[in-house]
Amino acid sequence: MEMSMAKATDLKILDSAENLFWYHGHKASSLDKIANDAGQSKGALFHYFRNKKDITSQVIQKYAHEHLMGRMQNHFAMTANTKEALLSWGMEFYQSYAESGFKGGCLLGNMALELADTDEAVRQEMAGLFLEWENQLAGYFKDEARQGEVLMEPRQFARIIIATLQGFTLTVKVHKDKNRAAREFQAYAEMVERLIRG
Amino acid sequence: MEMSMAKATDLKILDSAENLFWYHGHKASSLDKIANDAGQSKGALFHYFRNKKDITSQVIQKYAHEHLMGRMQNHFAMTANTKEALLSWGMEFYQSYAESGFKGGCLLGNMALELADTDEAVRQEMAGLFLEWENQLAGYFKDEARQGEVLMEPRQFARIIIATLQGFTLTVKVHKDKNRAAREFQAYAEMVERLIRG
DNA sequence: GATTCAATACCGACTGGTCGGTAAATTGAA
DNA sequence: TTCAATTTACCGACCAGTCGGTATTGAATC
Repeated sequence: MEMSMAKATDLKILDSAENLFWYHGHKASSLDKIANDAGQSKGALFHYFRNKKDITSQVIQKYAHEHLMGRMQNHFAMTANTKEALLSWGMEFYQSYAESGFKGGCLLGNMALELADTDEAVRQEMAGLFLEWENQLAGYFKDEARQGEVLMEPRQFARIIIATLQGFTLTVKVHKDKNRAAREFQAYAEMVERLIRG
Repeated sequence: MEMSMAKATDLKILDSAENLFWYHGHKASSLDKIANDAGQSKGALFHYFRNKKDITSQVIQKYAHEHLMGRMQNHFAMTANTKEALLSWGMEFYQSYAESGFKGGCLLGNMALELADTDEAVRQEMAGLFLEWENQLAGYFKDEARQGEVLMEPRQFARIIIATLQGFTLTVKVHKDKNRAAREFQAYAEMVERLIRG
């Protein structure tokens, strides 16, 4: 047995990049700052990564699988009730968002708006991740073992859920008001309520 | 009678800035490029505007009132049927989006994600515009002269409409696929269908 | 002593913004 | 009506600073 091993240099850099991208955007996060915040030098950064795009790609992959699909999976594994899962998932998202003072939001959504029109390679990668997310969510809705019948075609409903989550994340970020955010979460809940039977 | 007067310099600059912000983002649009695309010099730009924030503020005001509230108003003025108005409005949005190759999207949404966390003054201005938009939309839903009963509290439904529009704009921008976009618009339509009676 | 890891110095392109100055339009009084 | 006085409109070189990326060098490990 060892003591918790110090995090490897490349992982420190990825973490630093993830946080900077998340809270300050892609263009606003310079490589100097990424290296600095990780406690590493620029030379170390370019030793482990080819360029900024390389870092960008690894960050969005990690984020999408950990924060988006991973967390979602947790809530759907916790209960067989579809409605319940959607609400507790949304609730967790809302709460951690509130704790950060409604800063950051969804890294993938942020990067999508910032880069989709200017970097075709990143756009395709993000499109793949969004599709993967949608597939996984639609899978839950198709699962007949689950309770709560979705009143729409599963894939269409998955698109609605993802779009409204992204949309509310955006509006909440603009208003940065706790009471208002709670009401917006409630609107999401009411919508889910009306689109699932049982 | 005169021939159409040449557009004033400051308006040319604002138009150029709007297009650049819309399609390439705020940070990516340098003042040099804004002036250049307007066919004006940087000196002229600083003659009419104090700084980049000044331009930014005027652009988002113009965009929000013309493109968001103005267009919406057109569709609600065209028909007394709430459901119909929401669908034709969404349809127009989808079509003009498709014509641009799903680039740009909603300038206000883009700027919101890019700037809300880093520029408090701009954030407040955008929050005001989003609120104005929501108020106007909720006003239609409250109007008992209109046909089609909204199954939720008017303001909550307005929030859902705005959030889903923003959300779909984002996902469509990432996928840039015409067939997919049509299906996403259809999902929006189905949702509206289920949240309005009659 | 070769390879890997990491620190630093540096490069050219670009950023928002300033500044000295010129050209054109507007005013006002003779 | 003219012509000087003043304001407005506009130009483009320039500044200090930042950007992504490279080249060079030093240290650790096998």
